[in-house]
Amino acid sequence: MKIPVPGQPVRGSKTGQPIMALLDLLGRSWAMGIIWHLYSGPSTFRDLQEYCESISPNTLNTRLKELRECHLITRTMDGYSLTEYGVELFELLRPMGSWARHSWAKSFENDNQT
Amino acid sequence: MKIPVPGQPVRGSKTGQPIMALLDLLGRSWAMGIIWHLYSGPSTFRDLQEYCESISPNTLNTRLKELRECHLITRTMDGYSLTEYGVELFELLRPMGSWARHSWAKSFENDNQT
DNA sequence: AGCTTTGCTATTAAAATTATAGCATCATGA
DNA sequence: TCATGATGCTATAATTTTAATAGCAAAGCT
Repeated sequence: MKIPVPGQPVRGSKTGQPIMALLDLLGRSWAMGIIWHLYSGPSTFRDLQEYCESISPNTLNTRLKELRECHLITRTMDGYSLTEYGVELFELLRPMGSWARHSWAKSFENDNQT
Repeated sequence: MKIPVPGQPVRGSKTGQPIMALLDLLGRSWAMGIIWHLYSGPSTFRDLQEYCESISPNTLNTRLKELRECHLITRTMDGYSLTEYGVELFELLRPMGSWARHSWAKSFENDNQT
């Protein structure tokens, strides 16, 4: 799968608008989950595999490569880890956690209606 | 594809933590793109098809169903439109636009090094 | 030297996505 | 009233992603 880079054609934008490149990148399976997880600290490949219960090593490796080429994660002696950019992005993602829990999840409470 | 609902097992969480359900939902092709686009106003099915250059009607329809069941979009007389929740979510997504443009995209400028 | 952990590759199967054609419904206008 | 066009899809088949599983090479104990 082609790695989405700002300035190059990506899913959703022929001119590669940065936001579209980002949405393309993050809209791949496990991409956001990996970032979410790494915020709590560096992880080895096997740790990530375990965390992402159903990911295959191929997909994990592909995703890690993409995120590395896009400067969001890097390899350290402790394993994979967020870069400065990765942390910035996580901080934009973080509010989604409380919103999901406190606002969005509530909207499902009455779903068993007629 | 199973629709991710908070409280039910989803990709990344057997107990269905809301954030994991949300990341599962948004990590599907075009999901965030659709939300991003609809913020600028309601769109017909065909409009969305055109906007998402390479989406197939099957996928678009699947995605629309998912987003509807998850209360993020709804159908109005003007076409598909964000719900209150959809708007809230967009507002969490929005900062990613300027971050992608002003911060992240810059990180690619020196990529043609050795 | 053996055993374990780690990061991955290889292979195959299943699932998601695309590409394309086209249908049924509705509104408009001649 | 009949054609015309727009709309919201469905059907089908091809292609691409992802998952599932096995296992190997390198490195680090003991």
